[in-house]
Amino acid sequence: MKKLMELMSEELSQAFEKAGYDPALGKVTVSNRPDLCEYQCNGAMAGAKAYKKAPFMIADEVAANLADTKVFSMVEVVRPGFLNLKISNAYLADYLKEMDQDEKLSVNAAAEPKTIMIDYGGPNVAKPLHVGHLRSAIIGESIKRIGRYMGHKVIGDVHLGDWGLQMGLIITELKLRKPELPYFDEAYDGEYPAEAPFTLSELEEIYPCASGKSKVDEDYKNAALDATFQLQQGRKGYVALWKHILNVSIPDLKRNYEKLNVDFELWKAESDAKPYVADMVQNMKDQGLAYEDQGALVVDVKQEDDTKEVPPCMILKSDGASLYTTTDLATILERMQLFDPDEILYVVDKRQEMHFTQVFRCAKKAGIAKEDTKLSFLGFGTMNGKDGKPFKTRDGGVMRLENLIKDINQEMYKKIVENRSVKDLDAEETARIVGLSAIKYGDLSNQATKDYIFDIDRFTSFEGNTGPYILYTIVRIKSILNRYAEEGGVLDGEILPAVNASEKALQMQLTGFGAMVENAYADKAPHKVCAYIYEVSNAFNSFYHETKILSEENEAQKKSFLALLKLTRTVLETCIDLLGFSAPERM
RNA sequence: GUGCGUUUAGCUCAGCUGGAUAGAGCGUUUGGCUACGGACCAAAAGGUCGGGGGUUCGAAUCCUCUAACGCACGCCA
Repeated sequence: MKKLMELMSEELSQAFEKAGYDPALGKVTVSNRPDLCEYQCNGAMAGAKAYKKAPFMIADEVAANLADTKVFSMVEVVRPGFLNLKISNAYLADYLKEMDQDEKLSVNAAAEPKTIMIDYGGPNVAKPLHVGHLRSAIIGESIKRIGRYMGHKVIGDVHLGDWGLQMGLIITELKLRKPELPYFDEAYDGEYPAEAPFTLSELEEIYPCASGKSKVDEDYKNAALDATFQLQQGRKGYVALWKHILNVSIPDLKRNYEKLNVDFELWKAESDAKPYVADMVQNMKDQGLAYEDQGALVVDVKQEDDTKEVPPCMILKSDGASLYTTTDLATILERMQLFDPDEILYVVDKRQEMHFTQVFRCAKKAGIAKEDTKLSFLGFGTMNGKDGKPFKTRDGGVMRLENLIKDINQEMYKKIVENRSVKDLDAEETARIVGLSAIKYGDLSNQATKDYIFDIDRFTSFEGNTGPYILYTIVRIKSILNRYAEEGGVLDGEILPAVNASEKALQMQLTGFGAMVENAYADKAPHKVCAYIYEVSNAFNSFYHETKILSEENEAQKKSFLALLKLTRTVLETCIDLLGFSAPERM
């Protein structure tokens, strides 16, 4: 279905063409002077030079060709050459009726659905999720949903970090603490215990301990590097330990992601790429791409047009162990073989951009990814505290995601109970729903690529541009619609031409949904969805305030208002679903 | 050092890809509750768009120089 803006532009383009000008000049945009008009076209000014004519003369000719238009109720030429437009109320109402019938609310699903893989997890096993994992999960999930709404096949992969040095560190520390365990005895050839030799909380303590030691103790670090290598070589006891680590960690990770309303189709891990590594490396050698440099195996990836030094992509460390780039490359290979995606998108901290530049170039060069497979990188900024520095707990430690969510929910619970006269047994559940909207909206309303300040007080506020405000608006609409239903009303009316300015403003806002979604997808920019629903919410609340809905005496008019409410609710709920949260029934 | 990014109201952020008087929210000030949910609405004040130069009818937006801050630059992930 065509967008309203396209329809208006077509109308203008015809008028331009009829007057002998380039139809491309007929592009219509939302007015930036709402006091003067609703929409505008600046094509007359853009074309003035090419046609060597005063802009207002061109505009006059175009306006004359629009004398009997059904689309606009006003076409006005204003110096120096603006074409100021107002849309016809009847035309607008008709458009909304059509949009209401459209399954995708005017969004054009992709003609050729693409298979897109999104890598947006990346947590390490053995380490609890912390705030650093929040953005990736939230942004990735939203982009996945937007992509699906656009009709694409989108596959999310958590892609666990389970194959690097962190594994070696844990094994080393464990060996130090419990050397008697059979996992460390190379001569042992019996069955290993089914039970892990550690609990989740022990595991969570072991890693930071080991990581700390390795930074000050050279021998310890070397032991960990060796353990990493041996694990990768398939040493039985270590593999058994590694499995224990996964089994203890993964259920906890799943639980935490579930709390965020984030879910992955694939729970793949770095280690899954292992079977592909040897052949891949051999292949790169055979192609003459990989060569030894300072003991390590590298592939040159610099290009002539580089403005900076791009170091070679390291495939194997000098001790022969694989590293981040190795598994990333092998993972691309695995993904190509299993899913043959059109695009692989990484939603990762922007500080890793160089790494992915290298990996992508290497993957293309070595033919791991096809020429037309899009490898893309969406780097997001850091989540900072109110002081502008990376977000920490009060005592300066890393904030666990679990605790952050708990804090938000508590804050939310407090506010809900405060603002409520009647007791509500669902208050805790409601606090969870609203709390999640606070976190996600707070994050997503900022441009992904920028750093942003995480401010609990601001995000949990019901006022201003926040998740709770959006939910409040939705709940308010639901409440009115429910009351109408309780009174025996049936929602079978159709949207009539607007009767007042605030209603028309709301209607115009709603028509922007399709273009917004397509734009948000193209730019991978969930913040555009946020900006949009905030505007819709404002427009609705303003309309609501000025218009008596249920007490409207004209039955057809009342039903029209209710139909508009219903469409508003649908649009808002669709949008928050794209953002990855939902609205409660009451709050 | 090289490269990338950021800089817009007191604070937090938009700015639809070059258009009219640069927009929101918070905070401040003011007005509106016998309303379908006032957790709302309406209004005011608040800006040399980091700075200089350039491109053109027209620049927060494009080019150039410059400053401050952040980040990345081979065996971590």
